[in-house]
This record gives sequence, C-alpha cells and structure tokens, in this order.
Amino acid sequence: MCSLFMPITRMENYQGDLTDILRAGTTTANVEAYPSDHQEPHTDTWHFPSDHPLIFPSSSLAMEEEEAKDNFGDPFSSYMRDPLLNELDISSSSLFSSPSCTARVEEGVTTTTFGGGGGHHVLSLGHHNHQSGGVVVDGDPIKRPCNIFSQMLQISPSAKIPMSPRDSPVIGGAVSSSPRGIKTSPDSAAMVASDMIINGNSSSAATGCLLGNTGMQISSPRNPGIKRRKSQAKKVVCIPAPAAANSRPTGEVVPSDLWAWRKYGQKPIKGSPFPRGYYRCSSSKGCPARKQVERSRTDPNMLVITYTSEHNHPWPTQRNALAGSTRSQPSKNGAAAALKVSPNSSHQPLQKPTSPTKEEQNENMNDDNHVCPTVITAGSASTVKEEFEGIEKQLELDLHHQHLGFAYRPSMPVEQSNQSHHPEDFFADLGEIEADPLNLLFSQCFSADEQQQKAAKDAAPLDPFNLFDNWSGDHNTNNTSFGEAKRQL
DNA sequence: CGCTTTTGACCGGCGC
DNA sequence: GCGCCGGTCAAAAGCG
Repeated sequence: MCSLFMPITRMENYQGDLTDILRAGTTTANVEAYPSDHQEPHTDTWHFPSDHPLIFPSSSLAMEEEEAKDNFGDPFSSYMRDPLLNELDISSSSLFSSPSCTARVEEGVTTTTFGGGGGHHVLSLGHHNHQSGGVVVDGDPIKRPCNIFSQMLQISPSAKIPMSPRDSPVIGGAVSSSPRGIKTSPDSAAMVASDMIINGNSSSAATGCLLGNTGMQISSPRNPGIKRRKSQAKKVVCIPAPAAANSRPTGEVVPSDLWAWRKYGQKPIKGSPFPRGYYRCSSSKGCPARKQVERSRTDPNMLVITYTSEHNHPWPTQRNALAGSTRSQPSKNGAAAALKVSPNSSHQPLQKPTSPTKEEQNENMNDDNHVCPTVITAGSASTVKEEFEGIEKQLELDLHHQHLGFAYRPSMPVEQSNQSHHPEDFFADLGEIEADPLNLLFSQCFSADEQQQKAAKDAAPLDPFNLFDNWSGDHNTNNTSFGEAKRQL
C-alpha cells in the first residue's frame, strides 16, 4: 500500500508533469530486463522497476462540460483518490500475467500517440511472458516489466491537466486526433506491437478491448459514434483478468481495493457471454461511485471495469466488514489446494469445483496464457478476497521497497519456501491489512523481507510520511487525502 | 447484527 | 407506442 503512494504522491507532486513521474520511475527503478518468462518470475534477479502509473490525461478537446465538471476530469486527483486503480494495478500486476504490453493509447476523440521528434515514445505497459515490452523515452529504450504500475493507465474523459509535450516528454509526442477515437493512427499502430488501447467509449471497451488479446486498455466514454445512454462520465479500464483467483460463482473476477464495493446487480449483456456486475461504493453512504465489471467479449482474458462517478469521501481507513463478502468458500479439499497455482496447472475454481461457470471455464481456458505467476500457498482456508488483499500488501511492500531504491524481489510466497515470509505469515498479516490500510503504510512496509527491512531501517531519511505529504495537495477534490489521514493519525 | 452476494423485478432510455 | 436493453432496486440468504 505504502508503495502505491509513491507514484501517487509523485503524481500529486508532479501534477501535470508526467516527466517527473517517469523520471522517478526510471531513476529509482532497476531498469533491468524483465523476465520474459513469467513462469519463473520469482528469482532474485527479478527486479521490479518502479513503473509509475502512467496516466494520460485526456485532451480536453470536445470535452463536454458536464464531463469536464466531473471529477474524472482530473486524472491525477482521480487516481489518487481511487485506490481502485491500485486495485487495477494489482490485478494487472505480476499476479496476472499479461502478455506483451506495448502501449497504445487512445482516448475519446483524441488518439494519443506516443511519439514525437524522431521517434515514438512507446510506453511499455509491461509484459509478462512473451516478448519484452519496452519503454522508449526519447529514444532510450528501457525495458520494463509489466508490473502493476506500468500497466496502469488511466484515462480521464476530461482533462483539467492539459497534456502537452511540455508536460510530459513521455507522452508528449504526437497527439493525433482520430475522428472515431478508436481508430488507431497508422504510425501508432505501426509502432505498437499490440496490446493496449485506451479507447473512446465504454461500449467499445466492453465489447472488446480492441486489440483483443493482450495488454490493458483503458477507455474513456467519449465516442461520438456510440450513443451514451446517460451523459455521464465514465472511465473504462481494461485489465488482464486475474484468472480464477478471485472469481465468484456467477460474478466476475474483481480485484480488491481499498474501497468497499457492494455488488448490487448483475446483468447478462447482449452480445457478450459474460455477465456484467454492478458495484457501488459501500465505503460511505451516499457515495455515487459505481463500477461495472465485465469481461471483454472479445478477449475473456481482459476484464473491463467501468467506473462511474467519483467517491465523495476519503479512502476508508478501515474497510468495511467482510461479513457476507467471503462467499468464496474454500473447497472441501481446502483452500490451500485451491489457492495453489502452479505454472503447469490450471487454476482451479475456488468455488464450484464442479460445473464451472463460464467465467471459470474461460479462466481455465486461458490458463495457458494467463498462468498466475504467483503461487499462493495458503496453509489454511482463506478467502479469495484475502488472497487478493494479501497480494495487495505484498505488492505494496515490494513497491515500497522499490521506492526505497531496492531492487524488486517478489516476495510473494510462490515457491519460495525459503523465504522468511511464510504463507502463514502472509495470511496472518492480512488481518492487519484489513484493520487499517494505513498501518500498512507505517509498519507493514518494512516487514516483508528482513534484509530489505534492515535496509529500510538503514535508509534513515526515509519517512513514510513523506509519501503522503503531497497527498494533501489534492486541491481538486473534497476528499480527504492521505496526508490528512496521516495528520489524523 | 451488519455486512455481503444473489437474483428477479422494475424502471427508464433508446431505436424502430 | 412498443419492445429491447441496460441499470437499479430490494428481498432473501449467507457469512463473520
């Protein structure tokens, strides 16, 4: 968690200046080659470059006023307020392999092409198991892993933060307009191996992450070609579906986040074999935040999450009670078996060991391509939600260490029996996570790896609070920032 | 007890 | 106006 603040904080700090965001990512990162084979990601050489969330504020062109008023208009603040994006990060992190993730970003009417000058700026959104993606910044190719942040893109339907080359050399290249918003520009298409699209409307995103097979796509609602039932700003995010890890009997694979979401409906969507789940924020009464979760109909590997409205409250310092939320019961054979995932074995549905749902079938079907690189070995029954939250924690820890300049060493349990952090510990810690995410920031951050822990201590100047200082600068929202939360502590 | 998910019913927007 | 479709409501039941 804490580590998630790093990019967030930086984004806050560098609001409107993605250059620094990237710079931070490149300076603190171990820009080492990411293992192309996700089946062996857990090595000491498996570093975790500090890819920051890549946020691409959309052009304000043709932005409807109502949308401009929407909080989505500030992707920075929105991101910061929305740990849900962290959720996405997590979901799309190393946990869930995502094939090559060379970036292709489009937004609404505007097709953002990462290019300029002599060459395109290809933002690698990561890769897991195939060819390595790469970040090319000003001609400097930087290999990057497909980690949670590298995959995280957020496109806002409105842009209060203008994107310009000055603002970000990273994405400050060509920003071409596409009349359809989805159509890729030739050059961008040429430069992109595949994979990630931020397209212009939720419908198209839901219909299918355009490039289909890989990567992550984020969409904003704007697409003049497709009707909008309601003129409501939406954010559409496509992420690699986290396999069967968090699947529900009839629902979707929903990564957890710090927000509390309550599912209030599910509908089969015409033209899609997969139902769409409707969630609302239950962290605070009256919170208008909504999200819809469905699988891409063209690529079941992709999970399309559509966010509607914004949270009107700060992050919950304590997640809502889990009562009723753990429908994912361990199988009779035990959750350990269910949670164990080996590269060569298909994900076993955590529920309904028999008669797998469509989702589960798809998940299994996709296992070949999306084998979770993480093996979670739970010594005792544990819910899927816990699994995800534990994963969150782990990633947070890792990211935090990364923030400290440490090489990333995935400390997820997987086949790391020698690791000091045993699965039991792993799950035991979950309670703390549940109790107070902030605790994670101020304590858990230093507990994953002893060596790193020591190093963290040695990094005397490190002040986790610094991570939040910039949060309070979110002047664009009425939400309580973590900086405020910190002060409240 | 308070939370959750599930699920059928209901409502409203949109196209024909 | 009608029907389709997506989004929401609300009751029921389960879980901690």
